[in-house]
Amino acid sequence: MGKSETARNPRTPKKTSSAANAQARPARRPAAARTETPYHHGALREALLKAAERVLERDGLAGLTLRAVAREAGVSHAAPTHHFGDLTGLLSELAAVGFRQFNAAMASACDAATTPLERALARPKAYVAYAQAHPGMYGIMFRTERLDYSRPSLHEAAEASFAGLANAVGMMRQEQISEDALTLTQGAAIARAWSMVHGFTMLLLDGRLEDILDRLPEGTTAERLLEAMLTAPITGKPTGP
Amino acid sequence: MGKSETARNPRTPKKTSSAANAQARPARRPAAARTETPYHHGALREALLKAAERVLERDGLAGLTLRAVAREAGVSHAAPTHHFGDLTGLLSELAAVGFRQFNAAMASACDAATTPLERALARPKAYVAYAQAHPGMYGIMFRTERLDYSRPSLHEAAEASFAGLANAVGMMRQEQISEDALTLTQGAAIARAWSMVHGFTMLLLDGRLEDILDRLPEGTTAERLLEAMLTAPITGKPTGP
DNA sequence: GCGAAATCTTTACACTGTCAATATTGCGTC
DNA sequence: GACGCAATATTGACAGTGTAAAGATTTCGC
Repeated sequence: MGKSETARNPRTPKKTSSAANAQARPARRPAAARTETPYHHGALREALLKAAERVLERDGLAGLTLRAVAREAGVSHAAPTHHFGDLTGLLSELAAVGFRQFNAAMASACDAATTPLERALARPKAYVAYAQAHPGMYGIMFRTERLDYSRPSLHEAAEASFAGLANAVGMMRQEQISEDALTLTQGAAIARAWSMVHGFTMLLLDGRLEDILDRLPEGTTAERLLEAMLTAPITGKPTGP
Repeated sequence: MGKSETARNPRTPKKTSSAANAQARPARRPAAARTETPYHHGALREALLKAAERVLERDGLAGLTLRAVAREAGVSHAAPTHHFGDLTGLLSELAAVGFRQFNAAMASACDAATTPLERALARPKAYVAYAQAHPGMYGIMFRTERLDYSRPSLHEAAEASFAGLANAVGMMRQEQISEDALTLTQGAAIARAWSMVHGFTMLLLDGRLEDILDRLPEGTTAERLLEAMLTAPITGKPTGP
């Protein structure tokens, strides 16, 4: 292993709008067919990531294979390997895309909030909403074991996600969260916020909250349950199960 | 990798003491030849589940394949299919075993608790402890998508797990939790407890709490963080990220 | 005892990831 | 301009997987 990922630079000829994924590559026709489907794709890496996203949404996590992505992008089955090294590489880069989408969604939700209550609930709601809108992507990000966090793009995107969370908790507690040291109380607050929302999301996606939702008053949505979970008065006793 | 698949010679083998890895060959059927490895295993289903558990602990979730389990049990590669239908079937039955182990661990932890504080923290701690002691099994139960909850054994075991949780939350709140109806507050309490511990466990197993733990005072363990997370004073504001 | 059903093996096939060996092209350097 | 090399993409191969079908062997109901 250790095939250092080639830093592929965008020399992209003209890219045009044929980036709309030219399917139906009619096999090799080298000299003549230069107008379409050149031997060198030009922006295959990005095309593969987009193809992977489509496959993921269409066929789920189980259908997301290197060869399926290659088929979707209309290239040979071994083409992805050259750009991502192996399946872990592809999944990791795709997870990085997901984290960036996720971070953008969180930021935009925060900006839209006005009242204090809204501001407090905006991020959790956006968190769950993203996962529900992109369950496959969320699965790549948080369910898969095959992620390589030593890849810079993934490490960065995930780190940014964590930083946003820690920062939001700090805001909530109206105190500065240091970069390199935390009190136990601060760490507990961050862990609680993250665990709660992440756990809720996973249980929800796995259908394990159906038992609860079905027993709740008619028409109670998952979002309403989330709200209640985050805002309900605390008994003063430990809240463990 | 060089393992030639047909290592198992045709029947009537003289090697009676193949007890190397197949010591659990009871040959409970009082047939004539009990010393030889009989064509019919006799208790292959249970043997396969135990083999699966060994494979899972040894090679992780990625190594848990139908054929690997068959090899571990010393039978042909298609034998598991007959007992479990397909891979989903095997994983589901194994998850059921896990849920039963899990329920037993939780119950025993509850019994051992004496003081109110201990009683409040016993279940969460046992929850995390089980996951740390059996990460593979926990992954089967909560990470895999391929589970068939229509299988009675799995449905029952998982249901018992949920009932135990709901019951514990009811105890904590000193109120009766009805079987078929919940108030929003009750549902929120259950969802909060479960989400928090489940989310914490997944983040911990995935190494995503390392960032927090590293920034905490020297020598703070995950268990200590869990305690703090569950018992820390509430600010009165919503606790979302 | 005997046929039927259950159990296990063998065989086969379509997939998969990954490697090695090509073919094709782009680009820097004469 | 042409040449050479590296990047890019294809082809082919191989071991491993799940799963289905057909055959072999044993147990069970009658």
